[in-house]
Amino acid sequence: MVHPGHGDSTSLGAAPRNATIQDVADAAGVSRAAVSKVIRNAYGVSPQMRSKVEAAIAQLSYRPRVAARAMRGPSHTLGIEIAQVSNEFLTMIVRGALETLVGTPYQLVVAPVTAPHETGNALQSLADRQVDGIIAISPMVGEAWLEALSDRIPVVIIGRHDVSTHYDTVAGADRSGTDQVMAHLFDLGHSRITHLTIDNAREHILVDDPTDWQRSGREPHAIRHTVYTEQMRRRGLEPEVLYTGGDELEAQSSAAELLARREPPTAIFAGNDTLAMGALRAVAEAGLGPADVSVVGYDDITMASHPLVSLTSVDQSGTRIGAEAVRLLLERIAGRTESVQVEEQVHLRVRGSTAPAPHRGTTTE
Amino acid sequence: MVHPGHGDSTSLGAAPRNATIQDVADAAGVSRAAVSKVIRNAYGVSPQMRSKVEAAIAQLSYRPRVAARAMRGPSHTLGIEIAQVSNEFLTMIVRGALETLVGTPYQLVVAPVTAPHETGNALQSLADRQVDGIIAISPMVGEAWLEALSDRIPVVIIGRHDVSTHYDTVAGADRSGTDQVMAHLFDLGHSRITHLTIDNAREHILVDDPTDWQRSGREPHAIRHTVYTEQMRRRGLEPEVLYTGGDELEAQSSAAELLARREPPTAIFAGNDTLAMGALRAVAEAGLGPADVSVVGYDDITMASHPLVSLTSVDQSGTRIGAEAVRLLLERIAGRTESVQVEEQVHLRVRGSTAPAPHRGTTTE
DNA sequence: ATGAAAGCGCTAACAA
DNA sequence: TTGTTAGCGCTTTCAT
Repeated sequence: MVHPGHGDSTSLGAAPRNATIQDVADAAGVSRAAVSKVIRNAYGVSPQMRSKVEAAIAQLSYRPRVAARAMRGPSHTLGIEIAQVSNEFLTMIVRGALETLVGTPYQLVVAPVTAPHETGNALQSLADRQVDGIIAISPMVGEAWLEALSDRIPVVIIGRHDVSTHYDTVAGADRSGTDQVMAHLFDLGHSRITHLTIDNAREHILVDDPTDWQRSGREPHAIRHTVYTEQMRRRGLEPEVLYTGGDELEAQSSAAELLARREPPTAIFAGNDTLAMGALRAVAEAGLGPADVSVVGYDDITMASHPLVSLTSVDQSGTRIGAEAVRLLLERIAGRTESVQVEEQVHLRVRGSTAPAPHRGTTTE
Repeated sequence: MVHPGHGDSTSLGAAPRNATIQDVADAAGVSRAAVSKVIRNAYGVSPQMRSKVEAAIAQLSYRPRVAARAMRGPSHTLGIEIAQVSNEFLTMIVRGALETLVGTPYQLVVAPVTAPHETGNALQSLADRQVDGIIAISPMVGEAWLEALSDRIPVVIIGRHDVSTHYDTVAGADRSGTDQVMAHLFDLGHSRITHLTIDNAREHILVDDPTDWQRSGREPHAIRHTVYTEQMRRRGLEPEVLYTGGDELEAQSSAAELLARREPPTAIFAGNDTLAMGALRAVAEAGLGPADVSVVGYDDITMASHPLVSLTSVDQSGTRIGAEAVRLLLERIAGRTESVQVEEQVHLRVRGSTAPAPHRGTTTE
């Protein structure tokens, strides 16, 4: 009658280990299977059985162990890989994901990436955890790698514009966003425009094989970079790109150095808002303002709309993107097999950080 | 020889399920135990055994299932409960925790709390997940509840100044911080100072029993509120508290309404920086500046130091607090049994958002 | 409608 | 040093 291994623990006042399904079954005088059915709301339980069991559950304050359940079926855990926890846009994505998960039985485990080449490890550790699905934010691994991963487990990639039959993608319209930025700056009369972008934009993709290089153009910062260059050339202007770390303070010092040059730009187009905020720091501390150098960001984080900051930026709602990613993942888990690509519209929010290009050479001095 | 249930799957080209420890054992021609020892770096494996097994592991690209391991021992998962994902200070704590976990086998699952009374559920869902430890950020549950939880699983509470024998705490010196704020404002000549704090500061603790009310004074916002009131009374001034939602935009509209009153305050002491940023929005949009109304925040989030914002705030490093919490948790897991309370020093960072109180009644009109 | 029993993949005694 | 075996707590056929 007694489950083997449970012995007669009545003897010593042993540490009252958490109740198991067997304990509940014993207390209610039914089988484990019966209890299992009750807690899963499965078909085929009589009302009296149900109430007996529920009483025992309450009395023992029994809680099913998630790990044990995960051995048979889903772990009810989703994983999210995130490169830079200090980037507000990225945390907005996480927030959107978290909010969408409220009310579902799913929880989210966060796998931060310390260095680009560690991305694979982060994703792998999520896979080891038997998560039911993975959200990867602009992961810096090759497509073949992702294909292999998504072959075993549902994956949605945020940011990259890949077209895979295995995984889904959610991305902002980076070409359009960048076009809007450049058009705006050109309208304002700027011609000396520097693009401030993150250091590893060039090596954003960890290649599996050399041909993979060609695909690197699908990473958001790479696209913004490319479109910026195209637009400049189209106007007969010389593109100028400044690489920096992904951190606000690093961006600040890069920008400060830029402004100290003999012929500083009249506008800075930052690859994301974190970099833009850093650029804004540099501008302010150089005693300059929008009339001297315009700054445009990308992402439209919360701070961009703050009246004291008023950063012109491309709005791509991080929370919406995160929410969408979760939705796609849940669909996949529910059985969808065809892959889907979502491209979110983006809009330039014009604010006070951009102004007409200063006249040049009008006055002597 | 063959493990029961594994049958002779050589027949059909069945979906190549992930390799198990048994598959590795078979491939290497050794026992499961041997493989287990190898992957755990346990004592007692000969070099040739090790290399044979490792070859098989590589060949099958075998990965141990975390869930299966968690059934016997630790899950190598830590949980963190967080009330407001949109509050940058709170996400800094998460970041600090994440960073400290790098290089350890632990991962973090995030349990967001949607409403104060849902806190218990969030914590419970972490416990169900068999996490090895829980970090709770100013959880709004009674002490008895926490005691019960920490009785079964290591817990460290961030923010609250409880003294428990069961769980550890990490908190900033809220009395000291608030004292510094008030002294600064008094020094500047302010007397009409409004305290802007979050709505549920009053009901921050979900009481188990009525006497628990007395303990609510241990929650950070409650302490700041209390000290503010004490300080005002000590100077013979009438405290004025304005309650608002925890969100920046809600704080903005509350502050806007405050500024529209007949006799608006000359200074606003916000309970945290998110509220302060909202207040700053209201001030700026009313066409006012520090000369009209000073704003002080609490937490010193990244934005506070931005030259365009320049918010005077109490510095309590979120990342350091998060890191400390993880450290304590890991210690507990490693065996420590006595509880420890850490109180972090805090420092007021005086910046441009505070200025001398405007003269009053000097000029008519 | 209910229960018996066989696993899920892994670890940890205990033998050999 | 290596292998055997008994579970960990739960779900799930398959009988009854």
